[in-house]
Amino acid sequence: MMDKVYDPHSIEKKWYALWTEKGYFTAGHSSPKGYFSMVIPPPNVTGSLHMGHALNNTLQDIITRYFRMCGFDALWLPGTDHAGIATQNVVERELAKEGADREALGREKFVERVWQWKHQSGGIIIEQLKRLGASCDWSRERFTMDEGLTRAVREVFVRLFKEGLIYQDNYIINWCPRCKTALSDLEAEHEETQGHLYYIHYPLAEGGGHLTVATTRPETMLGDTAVAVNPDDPRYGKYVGKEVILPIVNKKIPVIGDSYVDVEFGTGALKVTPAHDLNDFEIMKRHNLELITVIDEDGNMNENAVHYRGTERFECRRRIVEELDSKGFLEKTEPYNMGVGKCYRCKTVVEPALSLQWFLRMKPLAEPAIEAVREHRVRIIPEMWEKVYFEWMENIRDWCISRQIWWGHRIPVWYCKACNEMIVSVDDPDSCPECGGKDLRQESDVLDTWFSSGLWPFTTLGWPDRTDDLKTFYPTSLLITGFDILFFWVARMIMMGLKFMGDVPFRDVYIHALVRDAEGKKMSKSKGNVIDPLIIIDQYGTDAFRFTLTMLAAQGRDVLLSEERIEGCRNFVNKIWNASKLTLSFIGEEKPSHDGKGSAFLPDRWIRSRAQQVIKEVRDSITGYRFNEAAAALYGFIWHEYCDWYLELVKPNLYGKVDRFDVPATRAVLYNTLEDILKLLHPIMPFVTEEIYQRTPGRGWESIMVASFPEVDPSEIDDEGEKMMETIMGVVDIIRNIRGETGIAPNVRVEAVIRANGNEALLKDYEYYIKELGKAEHISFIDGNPPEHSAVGVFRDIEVFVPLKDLIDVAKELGRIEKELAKIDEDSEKLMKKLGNESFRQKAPPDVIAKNEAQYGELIAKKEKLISSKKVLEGLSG
RNA sequence: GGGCGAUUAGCUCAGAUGGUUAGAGCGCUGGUCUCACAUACCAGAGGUCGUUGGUUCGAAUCCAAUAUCGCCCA
Repeated sequence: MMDKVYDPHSIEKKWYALWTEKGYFTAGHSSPKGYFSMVIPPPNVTGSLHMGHALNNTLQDIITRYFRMCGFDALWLPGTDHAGIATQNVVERELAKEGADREALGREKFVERVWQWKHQSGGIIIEQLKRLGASCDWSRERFTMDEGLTRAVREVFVRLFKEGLIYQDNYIINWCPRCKTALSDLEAEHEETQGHLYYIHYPLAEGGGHLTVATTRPETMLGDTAVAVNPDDPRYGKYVGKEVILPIVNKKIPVIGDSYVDVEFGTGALKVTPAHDLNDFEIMKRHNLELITVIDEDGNMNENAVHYRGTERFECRRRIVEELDSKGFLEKTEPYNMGVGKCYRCKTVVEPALSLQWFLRMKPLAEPAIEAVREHRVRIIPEMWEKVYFEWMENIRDWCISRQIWWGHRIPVWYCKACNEMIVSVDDPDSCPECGGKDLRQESDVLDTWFSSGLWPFTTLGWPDRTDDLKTFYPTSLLITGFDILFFWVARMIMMGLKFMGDVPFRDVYIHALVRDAEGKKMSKSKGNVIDPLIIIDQYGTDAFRFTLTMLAAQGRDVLLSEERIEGCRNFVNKIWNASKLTLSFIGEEKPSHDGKGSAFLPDRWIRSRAQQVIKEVRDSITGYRFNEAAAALYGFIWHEYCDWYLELVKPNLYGKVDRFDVPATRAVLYNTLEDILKLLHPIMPFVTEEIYQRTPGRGWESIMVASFPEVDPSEIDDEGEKMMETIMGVVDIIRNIRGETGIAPNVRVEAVIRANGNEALLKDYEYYIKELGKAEHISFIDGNPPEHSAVGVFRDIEVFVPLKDLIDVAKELGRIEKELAKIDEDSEKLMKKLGNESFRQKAPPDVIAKNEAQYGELIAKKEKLISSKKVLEGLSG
């Protein structure tokens, strides 16, 4: 027997284990329907499941389970990302606790230690994904640093290098002084910060006077090698070619003219620090200026910083401002909001610094990738993100791919110590091809983690080998991810896929929003508003949690999660549980032999017809990535149609109160509808649906996850049946409404008098059910005058009177009618206006006109009926 | 500074290609422990769809301007 309340805990592990054991997650290569494939956005090995993952993977699981049930070879390929900087940081912290550091350990030992960490505690998130119910093909799980992927990364590097797309150069990059590595532009997050704009005097070398420059980073002035003005600036044009004296350093630097300088900004005179600012660096190249580095890789001032040598950069800023002030060089200080770049890993302010790094030339790779999206060979959904993609891709800059850390794909470049030859090779060389020297030193830098992630859709399938998986599953069908990694990852995969596979990596990209808290705030540890998915799963069960996320995952909207919402969905799961319990008890021990078609019982026809509509909606919604619509359609159908109406309507038959109808047919309808409900729901709620499915007699598959997804059966679509059912429901609604509004106690049975205007046969046929649902003692049908002292309601042609004898409050009932009449007047007036409009009649499509006319007619008829009832009541009161 | 998005019931949100009497969940109000479910049932209140113009026979939906909020890039 099924419990009164659904308990998720006892069953989730059991079914997941069964699915794994049976190998249901493993994709084959043989379906005549074709394939559906998708790679997971690989979570960091260091990661643990947060709400973003939960949403992302729930959606992926829904679509995978859907296509699998539809009979496709469905591959959802999982794996994790080595997360260079993040993982290195974790292990370094561990070392620190032991009083050690990586320098002392040495590179080789350190990397070994990271691997050890990875084997022991990495990949917790994989276990957590399993608790979410993710039906990933674990037999194909990959890691960005496993052997195959490492070889692929080297292959890619070598090819790009040989084509001249990878080059090494001295350039201004974002340097994180804490992580002690270069970062790409994307990895420096710009943050608006309250700072100051300092106005500093640079005295003219000759003739007295000074130029005033404005800067937000005065400490960099120690590395200034020029002052630039706009040559067209009437204020300063005359100074071009002159010299100024750099305060503190006390040396002459030139004043140069460069049209880059914005006349409007600050004073219109720009201090030029080529070693610590990208734009200044460009100016330097144009004017052949000197280049002086003043900040070292730890973020301290270096030997060029005169008496500030060794001072931390921000401390130096404070002190230099004091010194300038005391010596009269500081004109003024203004508060200023400036964009400051911060390391996306550790939030340290990054320093623009000149450095020798490896770069990937992006323009040639970006062009075909832009085309692919423009021609919709890759569809980005919602479409709005296309614009964002184009915006970035069209202004793309070369990608700094080298990192000065130890954990990652070491750049496959070697240098011969004897002849300085650079060797770029997939396999480790053992001698120099130039001089035969054996003493080779490998490049110490590793690649940006995103470099290997960018190859994920094909390297995970076995590239560079031409594997069966690659042949079957590439291009993948879909990628589901958050917008935060559109540039980091999605764009780069498109570029790399086109470059190395000659085809797009995926046909569709579905971009979902961020999960936020109930107030719309981003969840973060520091705000303390984080909801831990695993705690939610423990509390409410995986299915309720997944359903909540699905229901809230509207395209282009953030997901605002609150426990209240989850509770509501938990109740829905419980509703399904109980409805199934009742349904199964009605069905009995055997699978019905009847097919359920052609039942004479109207609710049977109705629920089957409604089910077809829902099947269509769910299929369309899922394939259109409108997951919330699928969830809403199921919620409404199951709760408000199947439970509230259908189950109530079949009770009299199944409990033997009515024996006019063919019970085996109804049992079959119950069976078929429950099965449809479970299957339709399964992609969203895998566990509870399996648990119930396993309790259904004579089920066709050993697990619901390999059962076939419901298809619309046109023979069960029954518009007439639906219309008739609506009539019955309409009459019941009127009786219930009158009861509710007039405050009749639930246990009091009422009388109902119906003037059916041609619907007698139908209503008489279902009189018993109307009485049951409307709590009516007796129903009579009349043609003539309605009974006195009655409340009235109208549905289409049908008038329903509920005589209330002395209980009726005439004034109250009149008020009720007035209210309804007012509404009718308002609506009918609008319609009349519309229908009276000549242009409407000429230009609107005929079906719209007909529909409006019918509506109008209906309203007028209803109005007349209500007015006549009103008169009767008025006579009574008067 | 450039770009993108949002604004619909008390709250959180649905409303694909313009034609609904504008929906849901939660909350609220009133009534029920009715033999699947009180994690439930029945009934109800609540919105001139941010503002102003425009296109159209017809606009929550399309266009423009404006206000407020949010995000991305510099």
